[in-house]
Amino acid sequence: MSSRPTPTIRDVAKAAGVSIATVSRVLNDAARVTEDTRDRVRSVVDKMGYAPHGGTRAVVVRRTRTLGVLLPELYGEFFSEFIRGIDETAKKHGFLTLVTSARREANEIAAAVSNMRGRVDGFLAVSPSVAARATLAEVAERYPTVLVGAGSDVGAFAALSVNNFQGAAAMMKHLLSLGHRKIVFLRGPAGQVDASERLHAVREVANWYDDCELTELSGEFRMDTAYEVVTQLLQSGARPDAIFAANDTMAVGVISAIKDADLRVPDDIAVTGFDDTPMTRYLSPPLTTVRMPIFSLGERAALRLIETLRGGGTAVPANHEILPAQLVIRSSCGAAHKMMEAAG
Amino acid sequence: MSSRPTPTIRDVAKAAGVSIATVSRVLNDAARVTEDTRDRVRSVVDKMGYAPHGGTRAVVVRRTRTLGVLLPELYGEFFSEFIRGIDETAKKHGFLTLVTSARREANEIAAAVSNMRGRVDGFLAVSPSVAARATLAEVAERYPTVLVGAGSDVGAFAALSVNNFQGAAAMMKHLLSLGHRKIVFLRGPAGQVDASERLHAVREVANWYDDCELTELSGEFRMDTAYEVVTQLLQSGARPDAIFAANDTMAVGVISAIKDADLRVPDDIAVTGFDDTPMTRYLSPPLTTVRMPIFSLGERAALRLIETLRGGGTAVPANHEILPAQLVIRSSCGAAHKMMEAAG
DNA sequence: CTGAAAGCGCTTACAG
DNA sequence: CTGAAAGCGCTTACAG
Repeated sequence: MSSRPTPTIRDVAKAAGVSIATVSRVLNDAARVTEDTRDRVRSVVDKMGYAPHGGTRAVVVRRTRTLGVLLPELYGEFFSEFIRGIDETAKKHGFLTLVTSARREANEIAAAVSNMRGRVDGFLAVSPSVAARATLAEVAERYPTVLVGAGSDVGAFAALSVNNFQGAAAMMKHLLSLGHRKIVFLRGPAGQVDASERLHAVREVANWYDDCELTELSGEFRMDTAYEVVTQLLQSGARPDAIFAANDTMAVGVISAIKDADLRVPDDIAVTGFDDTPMTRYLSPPLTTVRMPIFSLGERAALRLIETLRGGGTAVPANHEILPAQLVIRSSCGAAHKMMEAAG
Repeated sequence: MSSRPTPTIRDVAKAAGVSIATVSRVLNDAARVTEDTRDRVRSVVDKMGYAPHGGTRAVVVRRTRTLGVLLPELYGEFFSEFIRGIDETAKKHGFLTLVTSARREANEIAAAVSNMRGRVDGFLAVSPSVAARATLAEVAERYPTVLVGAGSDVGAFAALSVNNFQGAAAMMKHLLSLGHRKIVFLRGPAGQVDASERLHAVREVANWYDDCELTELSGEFRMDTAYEVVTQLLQSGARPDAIFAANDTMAVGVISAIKDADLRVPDDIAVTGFDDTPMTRYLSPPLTTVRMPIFSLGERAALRLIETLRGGGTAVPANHEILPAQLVIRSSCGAAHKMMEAAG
């Protein structure tokens, strides 16, 4: 369709009868320009639908005004919420967002980063696993970077994460305060940062109680795996007081498995999750879970990066910011039945 | 941190004792280079961690090898699935993905597009509303673009969408074949393309049956709105045979509302949804719905754009590709009870 | 096979 | 206030 090529700054200058320097100036509000010439240039720009070439601009001014986002995977509501937080913040400050989902392997992350060089001013890097941390640390050494969800021992880097430990601990305390003692913890994938932090918290709290009987099962953060694992557990005759799923997705599978075994939630077995995805309050029964401030996570990460970029900084100040997770008590834990108060 | 600035092609050339032209050649496999010099250059590149500046490259070769994605909003699993389809395809072909969520307004879309000029080779534009169609059409006139979900009458543009009409019609026929006659259709937002196509299909099929009693209610595609609307409906004493929610999110709210009114699904009221989001099969009862091939939507859109880009084309061949939606029968519609066969 | 040079589309001192 | 010119970091004919 587009027969005529996109106009360049030279075309605009010619049509407006000025130099390209002047065009550049009115476009960037760079220096004093007569109202007269400015108007003339502006009208030509509008007429031709001229927009400066982003690539060129980046070469000259050495800034791209775009944020590179390195993602491990793109599944579920978690990531769309996270990207939304980033993108809305970026847009507000005149930045664009360049997203790429690198896989877990170090070389793929490196490839993505090198691909993005000259196209982004800095990175928002979500850690897919403890294993990838070293690669991400290298990125952070070379470019302004905020490490997201990289775990507790990120060293001297700018980092941001949600307090998985505190959230999972609060949930365990809550279950114990309700009188549950035989607790099954359905954990996430080994090596995954969030999953392992939640696991550690659960173990620690369980240890405080002599009579707490903790069983750990792996559900891989997947609905179907969770369903199968719990179905098997129940078929084996086990009857725990409560099943704490390390994420909401698994909790859905758990509830389904319990019902299919003709048992009731929470009367026979209490169930809780983690994440507070939008659907959880509409499950039956509504799910007791831990709220992850995912939008804020994206928002804060973007904001910190943008602030150091604005200041011309070469690295984001090393500081590990930890956003609090919040216990959300609904009825799947049995709290409504036993009428206990929330143990934050 | 990064005290020394990122190396440029000049640094590499100097260190390897060759000209920058040669460095460029080995990096791009552009022309015959002695194995000897190639090796020397390669090792310097590795040592310095050199990566060519993407912006500059784009200026010279007039290609960026990146796809621009224009999104209306970023909510829920729908978009992460869609972006995943795009990004995996893009990566496979050596492209990057530049994502931006423009709002609904025409000027915001225009701003995003002009921002992306020189940074992307073409666009994947998701239509947020019938209103935005004109703006998107302008984009498609100037740049290689695939319009996604833009409705049926997109004119002479490259377009891709899911067959909402056929999907919604199949669901209506299915409900009617099960003997349901008093049907409530909980529709989506006015002006939203998917929503209006589903609505039209429902109306048309309902018209074919003299005894079909169709009631339309608006649920705005939201869980909470759906819950409220249905709660009010039931409180008013209405007892429809079935409630067809125009998306799964609303179906969750509907089921919740019915249960809270002490009624059973599907025994008292059948419920169906649309989209087949991952959680639907784990609802109780498992949801009968229509499967949207979202990942494929992203994949196909990316592929078509990449193909024309590869060929050096200036516009994606005008062709409206429509992916089929598929009826997924589970038990929330009452099919399991009445033992009827699926009406595709 | 390899280098010197022109040029991509911009911005920004430097003059005037 | 405005223009001519240098330069950003690369690629690609053009010679040799």
